[in-house]
Amino acid sequence: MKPTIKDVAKLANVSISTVSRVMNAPETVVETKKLRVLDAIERLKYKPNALARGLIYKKTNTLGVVIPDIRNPYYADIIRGMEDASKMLGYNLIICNTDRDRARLFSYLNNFYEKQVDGILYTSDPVYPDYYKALQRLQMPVVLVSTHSMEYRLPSVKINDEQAAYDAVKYLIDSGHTSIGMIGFHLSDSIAGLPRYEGFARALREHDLDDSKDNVVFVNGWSYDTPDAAAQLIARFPSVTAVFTSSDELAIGLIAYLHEQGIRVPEQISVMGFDNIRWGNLSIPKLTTVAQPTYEIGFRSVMKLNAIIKEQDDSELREYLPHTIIERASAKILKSFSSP
Amino acid sequence: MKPTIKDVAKLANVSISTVSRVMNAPETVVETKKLRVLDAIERLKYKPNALARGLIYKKTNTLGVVIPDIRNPYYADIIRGMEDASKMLGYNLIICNTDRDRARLFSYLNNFYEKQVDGILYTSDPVYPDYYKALQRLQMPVVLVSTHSMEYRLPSVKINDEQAAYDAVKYLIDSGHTSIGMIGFHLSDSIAGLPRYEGFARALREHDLDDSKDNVVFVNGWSYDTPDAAAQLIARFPSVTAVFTSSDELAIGLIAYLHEQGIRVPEQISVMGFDNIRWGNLSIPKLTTVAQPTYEIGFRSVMKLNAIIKEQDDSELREYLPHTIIERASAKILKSFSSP
DNA sequence: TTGAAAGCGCTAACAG
DNA sequence: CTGTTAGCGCTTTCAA
Repeated sequence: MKPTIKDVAKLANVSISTVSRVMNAPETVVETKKLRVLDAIERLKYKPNALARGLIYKKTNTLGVVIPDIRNPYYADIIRGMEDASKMLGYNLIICNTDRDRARLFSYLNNFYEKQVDGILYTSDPVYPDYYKALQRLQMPVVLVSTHSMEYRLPSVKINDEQAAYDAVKYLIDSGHTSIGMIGFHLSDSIAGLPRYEGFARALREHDLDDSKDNVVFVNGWSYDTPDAAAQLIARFPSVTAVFTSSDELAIGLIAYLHEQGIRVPEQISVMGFDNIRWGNLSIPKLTTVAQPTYEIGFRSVMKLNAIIKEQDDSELREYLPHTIIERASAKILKSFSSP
Repeated sequence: MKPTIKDVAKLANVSISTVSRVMNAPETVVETKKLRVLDAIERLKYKPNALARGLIYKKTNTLGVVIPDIRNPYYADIIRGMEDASKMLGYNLIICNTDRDRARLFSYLNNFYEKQVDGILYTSDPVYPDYYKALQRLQMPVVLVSTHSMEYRLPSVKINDEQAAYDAVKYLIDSGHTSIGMIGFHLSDSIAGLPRYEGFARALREHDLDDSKDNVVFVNGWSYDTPDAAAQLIARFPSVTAVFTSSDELAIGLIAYLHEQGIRVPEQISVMGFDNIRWGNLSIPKLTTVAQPTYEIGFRSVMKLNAIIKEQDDSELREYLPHTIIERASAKILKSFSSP
């Protein structure tokens, strides 16, 4: 049996209140007794029961995190950022991977409620109406991470996906490309799908290039059907010299496909990724991509959630962190940039 | 304020015990009351407080997981396996990433204790004496995942690293290679370092090949200094035709380095990885590697921990799951295999 | 400065 | 079948 506060009290020959005091307000207890208690704690290796504490304080210093796909390395750094911020603020993280399963998500959310977590970090997937309702029912502080919602009043932290896609494509255009294709996520995905496509289309439009949807292939979700998509794109748009993809995974898959087809990257086709996952740096050629500040997104989202929990109402509801273009070797520069 | 069992009791006009009963032994309460209670629960959106329950039952249905490096994709599938098994058995996972920081590890272990988790899954790093002492002090069920300990009596589930490395190198030998090098982790790493080197050396020795340490470069930890290591290996062992690496990350880094040097894989040098992470399938060329059953390791470790918690003392202390060689394109076959 | 006692939300005897 | 009561481990009045 684990030692309890009673055991400590008995051993130190004081009341349990005194033991409690040396833990929570040591200055209010006289030196001699404090020493006795400390000694007893040490000898019994006593550690307070967080359940009992949580019952009283009505908080657990625990945050619940739902991740849609833990295998996606994109989340690894988000989690690290969350961890570091949590450590700093004294929280623990319960991380749950839903594998994009609705039932699992709901079950985990319920669990968070029952376990009395202090707040929830909801990662990456669009907030569908029934998800919102579930979140709403819980009546718990939530922050959306790498996703947001325009319909609902939910705090969020992410990058500006439309602008990031725009900048990526503009980089390609500034490099001299005029035949630019895209492999993206389906438009029904309001986070990684639609906005990135819109940024792509806007960049083309603003530079008087062909922005017809024929130059775009949408893939369904995050599966590994890049080869098909790539084949389709090349077939429909044989003159393409640069492809913007909505994720590094798609980009790496595309490069692998092109390699198999004997098409050289970037000599024949340039590839621009999105996310800047670690592996982009080990691909052949190294991936040019737009970097999300993943670690910071994770970090900031915990800070924000903490502010909400502590009711230090923080500035903006929807926060957008800056992205950057990472120039590596998968995109070819046909002409030097026009000007800043 | 969240509704409590009292609120439900009041609304349903019964005692709290009756409410408790409809939740834990519904058959013992008469239909009419049961309906009233269920209705009240629904209307108040009541969910039991897991802290209060945990206090009484002395269990929380929660498992603590420590991961040394969440960015390593190797752990992603382990976690998925753990998740699925946990879901099945009714556990929740608290996942903590230590980034290989001693202090963090200890802090998290303490946290697990205070939060009263039912058991701990300790992942991948060797069990150093002070780690063992910390684990010991906690007096909690533990299973070691992807690591084990010969010094201490600690249950574990992993593959047989020595044999897996042996098989990998034997595959290279059977393919006709006679000049085989290795990039591995330092021998002080008793899991991913020493045993894999030993398997490598045994395979060479048994086939009368040169197993001098000159053909091996050890890297320090999991950092990305593969290029240096690769350069060193080639310099010391210019006639090498095949390299066995102790992880896919090292293998992919090696391939990237060789590509930069204009050395073709597998035509000039064959590369054999270890782990079978997802990205090996997207590298150029696709990575030949030895697959760890990561998902199963995660799954099994939860099953084992559960058995220990429930005191269904399960068979073996140290479990070894089977590995397999995944033949892809990064290792060249110089001659067909001698025989099965 | 300290101890006794109430209570956090829930379960589990124990009567009735 | 159901309500009353004690108690899980801890914090926090309230007196002393």
